[in-house]
Order: sequence, then C-alpha cells, then structure tokens
Amino acid sequence: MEIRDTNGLTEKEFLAQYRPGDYERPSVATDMVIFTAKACQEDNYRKLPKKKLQILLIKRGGHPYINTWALPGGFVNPDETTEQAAKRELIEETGIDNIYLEQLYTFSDPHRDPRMWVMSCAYMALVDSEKINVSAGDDAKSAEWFDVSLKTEHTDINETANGFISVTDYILSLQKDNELLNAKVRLTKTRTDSGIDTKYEIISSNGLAFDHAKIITFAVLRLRGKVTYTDIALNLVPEYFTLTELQQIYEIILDKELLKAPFRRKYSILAEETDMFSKYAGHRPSQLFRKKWLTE
Amino acid sequence: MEIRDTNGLTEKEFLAQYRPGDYERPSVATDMVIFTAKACQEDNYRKLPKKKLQILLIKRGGHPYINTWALPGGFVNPDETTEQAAKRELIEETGIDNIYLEQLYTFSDPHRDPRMWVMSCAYMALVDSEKINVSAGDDAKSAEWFDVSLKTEHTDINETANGFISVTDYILSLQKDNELLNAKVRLTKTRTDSGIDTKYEIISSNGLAFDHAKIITFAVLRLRGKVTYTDIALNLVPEYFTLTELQQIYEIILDKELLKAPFRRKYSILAEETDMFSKYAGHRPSQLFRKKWLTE
DNA sequence: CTAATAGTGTCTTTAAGACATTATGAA
DNA sequence: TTCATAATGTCTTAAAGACACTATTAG
Repeated sequence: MEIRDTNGLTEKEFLAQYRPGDYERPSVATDMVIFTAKACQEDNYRKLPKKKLQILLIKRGGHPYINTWALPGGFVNPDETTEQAAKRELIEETGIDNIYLEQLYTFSDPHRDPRMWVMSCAYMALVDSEKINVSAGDDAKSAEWFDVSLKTEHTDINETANGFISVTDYILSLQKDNELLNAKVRLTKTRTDSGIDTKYEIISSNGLAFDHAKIITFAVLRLRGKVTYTDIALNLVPEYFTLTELQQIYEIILDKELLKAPFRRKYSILAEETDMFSKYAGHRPSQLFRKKWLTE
Repeated sequence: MEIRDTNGLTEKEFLAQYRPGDYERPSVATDMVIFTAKACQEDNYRKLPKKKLQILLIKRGGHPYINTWALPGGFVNPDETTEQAAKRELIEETGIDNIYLEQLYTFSDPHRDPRMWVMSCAYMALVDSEKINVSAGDDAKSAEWFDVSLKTEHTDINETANGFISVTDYILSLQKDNELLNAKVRLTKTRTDSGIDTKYEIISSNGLAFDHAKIITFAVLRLRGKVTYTDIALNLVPEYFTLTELQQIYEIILDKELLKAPFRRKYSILAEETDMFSKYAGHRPSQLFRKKWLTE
C-alpha cells in the first residue's frame, strides 16, 4: 500500500496534510415520528376499547414557529451516526429506550428552516403504549401524544403525451383533547418517458412547525405500506396481547376494517400461544399470545 | 402573528438577529448507484442474448482510496436539495438526464471518510441501456460499467432469550473485463423484546472505495425488494420491448429464473401492445410492447 | 427440416374474501 | 338469560406454480 498520488504523497501522508475546504456545510438534525397505539376508555363494560394511533409532539417555546407543535429531534454530533443521535434524543426527551427505529427519509429543502441550512434525517419509531407511561412527564418540555388521522381528500390523474400526472391531497389531522392541528399535504407524481418525479408539498399547515406535516405524512404512508408484509406491527403491541388487539393495530394503521377469519389465518404466524386468557371482560375470554418475530 | 418570545422579539425580529451557533457541521454528499441492464453478445445467431445487471463506477485518481473504484457523486450545495445535487452530478459526470431516481438511505458513520466528517445521502438510479451509449465517454474521468452480482453466502439464525440474532453474509462481485472487485458485507439483525437493530458492516472490500460496498449492497437489496410489487423495472427497458426482455430484467434483479406463463399473466399490465414485431431472430418473432406505467 | 423462442391452455395449489356458526363468561 | 366478543368452519374467488402444447421464423 505505498501508492503515491500526483503530488508524490502516500495515502498516510496525504491524510496527515489534508485540510477540509472552506465551503458552507449544512447543519444536520434528526426528527422522529414516534407512533404508539393507545386504547380509549369505553363506557359500556362489555364493549372492547377501541385503539387510536398516536404520535408524540413537543410544543415549541421559542421562535421560529413559537407555540406550534414540532416533532422531537435535535442536531447530530460529530461522533455519532444519525441513528445514534435519534436514540440519544429519544432518551433525553422522552426517557424511552430500546425501541423500534427506522430511517425514513432525509429532507433537505434548503429553506425548510427559516434560520439556516438544516437537513433533517427523519426516523420513524414504534413503541407499545404500556412502555410510555413509565416515563411520561419526565421531561420539562411539554410533550404530548396526539391522535393521528391521515385521509386522502382526493386523487386526480391526468394522462399526458408520454405519461401522466397524478395529484393526491392528504388531510392530516392531529388531535389532543381540545387541541386540533390540521394540514394538507399534496403528493404530485409526474411520470414522463423515463423517470418519475415524486414531490410532497405542504398546501396548508395549522399549528405544526417547519415541514413536519410532510414528515408525519411520509411516516404514516410508510407505516401503512409496510404493515401488511412485515412484522412491524408487533412493535406497537404489549408483551401479551390478543389477536383482536393485533387486528385493531392493523385497522388503525390501514384506516379500514378487516375481516376476522382471514386476518387470523394470515397473521397468526406473528403470535405464539400462551395458556393465559384475558379476564373479567363481560364476554368470552380471549387467549393471550406472545410476539413471534419473523426471522427472514 | 405578533407573538413575542421570552426576549420580547417577534418572529421577524428573531430571524433578523439570529446567528447560527459555532458548532461543527458535517459535509453532505450524495452517492449514486446507477443501474442498467445490458444485453451480452451471443455467438449462436438463433440464441437470445442474455442480460446483465450493471452499475457505473468511477476510478479514483487521488487519495484516499487511490486507484480503487467509487460511486459517482459529490457534495451538496447550499441552494439545492440532495436530490437536485444528485441530478446535477448525474448530468455532470455521465451526461445522463431525466432518469428514475430514488433516495436510498443516508449513511452517516462519522468515520466513513478518513479525511473528515461526511454524510452521504445515497440515491439509486435506473437507466435503460439504450440511453447510456449516447453519452459514453463524455467525461474525462474513467467511468465504467461493471456487472453486478450479489449472492447470499450463508445465513445464521440464533434464538436468544427474548428474540434472535440473524447474521447474513453477502458476497458482492463487480466485474468489468479483466477487472474483478469483491466485497463481503454482513447484515446483522438483533431482535430483542422491543426493537430490532439492523446493522450492515463491510467484512472485506477489494478495489472499492469508502463504504461503497455497503451502499451498493443496500441498493441491490432495495431493487430486489421493490421489483415485484412496483413498475420500477420498466425504467430499465427501452421504449419498445418484448415480454421476454422484461422477464429477463426481473430474472437478473431477483437472481432466479421465472416461469414464462405466470410471469406474463402478472406483468402484462405493465405493457401495452403495439403492432410491431422483433425481426431476423432465427425463430418466431416476438411482439413489441410499449411501457404502461401503473398510476396508483 | 431444425433449432430456438413465442405464445397460450389448463390443471393444481395456495391464499384471500365473505359470511355463517358455535363457544363462553360476567352481570 | 343476555350481550358482546372469541374462535373456527366453509364456500367462493383470485392468483400463483408447474408444465405441456402449438406457432413461427431464419437458415
């Protein structure tokens, strides 16, 4: 390994004399979309509680976007990967450790932060709701769980000479008690001869900071896309769960009802029988299962 | 919008006085895994040419990793997104414009570049091989197409108390005439009670710069994962193509043979009939089709 | 005619959708 | 006993796998 470059330097010599250029660099942050599935209260003692998909937001105390809600996150340090940064911030801001974490997408619009050039490497996290109570309120910041709903408002497809343009408007709603945040995010797919351009834009955003409506929309769509062909949903379920609970998780993610028999046929591979049963339910007890992760 | 923060500033005033902190920032680059599917020569005039999956690599002329091969790419400028940077570099380095481009993953190991802190937002690009001849040799750098092969060497799954550890070793081979580059990339999935850790490591890498063996492996796996449930393969096919050609694309991506009848049943939705036929083939002519992109 | 690919038919296997039926415990 | 959910059976529909058979050309 004694190859010399055009200046006659070996790699070792080159690295010893190397000085980074004086060009502008972006700040790099991570933002996290932390999902959980929480059971609602139910008035009728025999009725099964419904579940809701929730994400964690933090109220901003300073400019810009003061008093609006933002995703938890922060800047990446020079000695860590973006993933390590995300894990560190997760513990700092929420006390949650050991969690499912998946890199989502890197958002890099140069003006996404009005202060300066900041890229965001966004992560999606999934936690089971029994874990989060432990650490609720640990943090001084006002972090709150919001119910999430993402609906397609409408889709328009127009054929062009050599492809098509499809425009889908999504309505994102986030609710916490009396607080309601809303956003419209437009997904435009422009298909030409070769290549497709997929663009997300925020049409309107009320009460959400930065481009976070876009990031949340992206995360919900990713979760929806992956839930049917992976075991990702198990991350949202407690240690012991019933198959109906698991089905509810799928239903709130996909935002549609599923039939019981086919659901069980398909997803019972994700569950391992135990000899325990749910109790005092006002109806037939349900068998409890343990998670059985897919290995492939 | 006249909310004032704890210093009594409005958002406008805050932004006017805002100065970024003096902390370290990473350089951010893009790296591109550009795939194409090229037909080989065939000696027997009646035999159909086989196709090979190829990627573009550029020989490094300076330290570090001098004389090894690297993915095309470059640094992101302050006025552009990572995607715009990737498109710009694609044109600069290869002359290829208007191409399928998809963000893959952001690689952020702080020591992935021995010179300094550089994150790489990696993209996957797909081009049909008839397009690339146009611009071959445009560039002064020695860019070359290498045949790609990614094989699973072995997989080990060990059950643990609360999950499992699965280790898969991939052998990545890149070949161009007499030049053969090799790498072994290990994928370790550590599943615990809650959370899974997915880690890619380079075990060995011959002739490939930086962590590019990892990026290429990631790209091949992504392409394999998406080809069966999207229309992504159409990006690798010329304007007019036969169904056998399309099937060949699937076969080289998935690295396995497919049955003709079921393939056609499933993927004929991606093709629109024309009244043209292939000619002088030494066997029954084949109908030519036009791309029919999926709109959903 | 021959070698080679093109293109289709059909039987089997597997999975998904739809819905009905039986089981069971707390109040 | 009743209400509400648990759990399973089964008929239908759709897709995938396997493989055989016919069609068509240049040489």
